[in-house]
Amino acid sequence: MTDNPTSLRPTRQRRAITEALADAADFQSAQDIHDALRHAGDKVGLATVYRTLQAMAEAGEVDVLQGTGGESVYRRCSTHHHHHLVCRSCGRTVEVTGPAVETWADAVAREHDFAEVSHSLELFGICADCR
Amino acid sequence: MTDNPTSLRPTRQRRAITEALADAADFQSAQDIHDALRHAGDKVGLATVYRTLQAMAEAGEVDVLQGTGGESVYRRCSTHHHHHLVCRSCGRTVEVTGPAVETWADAVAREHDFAEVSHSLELFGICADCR
DNA sequence: CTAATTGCAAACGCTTTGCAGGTCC
DNA sequence: GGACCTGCAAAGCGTTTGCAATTAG
Repeated sequence: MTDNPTSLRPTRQRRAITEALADAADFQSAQDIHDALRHAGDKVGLATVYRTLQAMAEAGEVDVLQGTGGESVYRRCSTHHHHHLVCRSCGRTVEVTGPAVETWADAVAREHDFAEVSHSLELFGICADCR
Repeated sequence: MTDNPTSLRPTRQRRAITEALADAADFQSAQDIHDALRHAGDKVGLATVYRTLQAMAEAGEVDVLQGTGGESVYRRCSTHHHHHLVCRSCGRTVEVTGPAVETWADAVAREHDFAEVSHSLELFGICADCR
């Protein structure tokens, strides 16, 4: 009857995961979150973290990106939107924002009649210290 | 100028992998390439494909992206540079080019004193047919 | 000949899944 | 009470690595 797009029951574990995501300013892997929860005293199974994050991603509550190590990293949607400039040599990371990119992405989406468009963008290079 | 930055010995296997990458217009996973080679009659070990692609990526001969399934996908650098707009629902993919993005990426790189900057960018949304 | 390279199979890290028990409404 | 959720441990998947045999220069 009530069309619940995603039937997510608000359990203690899920609240904890949501909170952990809210605390984190940046992208977090499932295991990062699992660690954080454990550190905070909330005992949540690793599998539950994976399942919950997956569900939240499908529900559109969080954004997902692919980390360089083959893991998925998550952040809550409301987070300040920015991108990363990563040094291929030392791994140093700089946060950058790109109004131009956001605008462009939006335009492209409209042009091709796509809705709910999000994007993932990362820059790689060699930083000054490593040259 | 024709110095070899990385001491890669041009073996039969490596030539085959390079060729397979040249044939492919788009991104290919290591296993895709392994399949293609095998199909073409060139017997190359899977581990060798992984090792070679890794070496080529480090040498800057190919670009690497993280696939959604946690795998790495490769393409030769000389490929016409473009990005993808992917439908989250049906998987339909549109190639898009973004002069604005390229310019912006370049500017950001200079601003932060990074050299040899490359970028990976993908757009996700719901296409018109899936709405 | 010497050092780089290959292939195989075992090892790895991240993620998913089966199942028995617990929880929410 | 019934459906959903959780935890554990085992399985799955893509990738990496150790080691002996092979190949290029």
